[in-house]
Amino acid sequence: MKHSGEFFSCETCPNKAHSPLGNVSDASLGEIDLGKSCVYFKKGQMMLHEGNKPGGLYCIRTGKLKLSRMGYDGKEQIIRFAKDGDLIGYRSLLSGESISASVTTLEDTHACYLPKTMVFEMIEKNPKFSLELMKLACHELGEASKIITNLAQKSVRERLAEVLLILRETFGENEEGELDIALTREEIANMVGTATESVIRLLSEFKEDGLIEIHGRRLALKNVKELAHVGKVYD
Amino acid sequence: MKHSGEFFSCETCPNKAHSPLGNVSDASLGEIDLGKSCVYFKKGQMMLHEGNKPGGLYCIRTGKLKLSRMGYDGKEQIIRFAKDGDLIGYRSLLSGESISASVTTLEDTHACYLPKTMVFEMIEKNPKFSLELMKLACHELGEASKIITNLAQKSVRERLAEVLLILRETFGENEEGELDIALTREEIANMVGTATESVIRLLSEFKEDGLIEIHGRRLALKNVKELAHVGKVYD
DNA sequence: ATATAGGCATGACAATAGTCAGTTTTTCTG
DNA sequence: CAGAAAAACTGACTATTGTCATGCCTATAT
Repeated sequence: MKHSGEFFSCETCPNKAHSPLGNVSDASLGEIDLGKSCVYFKKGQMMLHEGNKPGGLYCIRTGKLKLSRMGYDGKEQIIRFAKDGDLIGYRSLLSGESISASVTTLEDTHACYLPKTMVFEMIEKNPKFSLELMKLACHELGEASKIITNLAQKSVRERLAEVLLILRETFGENEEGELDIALTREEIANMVGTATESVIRLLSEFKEDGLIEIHGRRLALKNVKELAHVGKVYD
Repeated sequence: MKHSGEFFSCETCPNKAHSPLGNVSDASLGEIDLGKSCVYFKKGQMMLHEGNKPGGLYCIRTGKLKLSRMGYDGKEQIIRFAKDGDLIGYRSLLSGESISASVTTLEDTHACYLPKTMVFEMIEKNPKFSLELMKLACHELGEASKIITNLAQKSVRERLAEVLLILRETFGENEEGELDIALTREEIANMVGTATESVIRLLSEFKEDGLIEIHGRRLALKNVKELAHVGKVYD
């Protein structure tokens, strides 16, 4: 459930250095504190619904999230993930369109909510913030074009290998060397753009080949270099 | 070849109303005229090269272009098209990254080139222009997420039908009811994300079914409604 | 601890899409 | 306009991926 949570100040936010919001002046950070509200979502909750009009944007303090769209036949397509320090909902807010991808928490999440009026005031008054937002949007546009190329040209096997590496990049590994995110096989399939059964079969093959270990829903990448080779990832 | 072309003033640009650049004050338009240069590219020329660093952005006065990336094995993936009034190269300029997609003219093209320093000055001084750029980037990000979902979930047949409709939407039809853009079968395949032979076979099927007519490289859509049905396009 | 629903796994089969080789047609260039 | 080059087309074959059916397993809540 969404809760109006404990108040966290931007000044003391651990993500201050990495987040686009952290890159405004300290005075502005104080202003954000005055206008924002802090919220809490449990795992599995939907923070934003595809098709709705946004009333503001979220800055994630702690948590892991997926952004996904519904395909024409109701099948979920995961577009990307978000984590600590990321901004969520800025796309639709700035373009004035409906929300294009639902946002669902994969783990309990603390976030700060900045209402629309405040965001646009900040854009007016703070060119540095504008530029940060632009940079963010433009960077993600570049990432999207990579994803498009991969989906169009790589095989399912290649895309799966790449997705495993992306998960590692995004969420890192825990002490046991497992990916620090637990997704269902179906969710992995909804990233790769394939059937759940195909993911299951290919993960088994990767295990046979010594590329990964499977501990239930926890996956450990044992040979990153070879996975990159399988996934034809050269960057 | 790229030529330093005849000078065209922004004031009299037929795209003034639709372009993000047209949405700045008239005074600013005069300033753009002072700093920009007008260039001309013949059909088939590459305006921007993937991997390079951009030195500015182009505003298309007249012309038709494709934006494409090279896949890992050298196969081209067409990301999107551009035409009169569109901005080209703003993504890499604003994100500070390398150019992510090459831009090639599909027809002779007149464009205006705005150097980087000028663009950033305009962003500083003109919040309205900033907002327009943000809107543009954010809109395209939404479009990209649609494309991702389609590539991941639709069949080649469905995607081809959709691509034909997108071409109609983007470039319109000539007097004979043909799409006002001549692409090779290979280029169509590089949009759809499939093999050239598959495009050829499916276009023949569409012709058999009375959905299209094929006049060499010129395609005429005869049953848009049914094409939308085949392509599962519901928006 | 145990029930149970959802997730995982596997096999058999079908459908889709890609590859390769060879021919014909169209388009481009001088 | 002719010749060359590129593109379009066709057929046969193969590989990949999806679908459906079925049984087992394991997270999660009571």
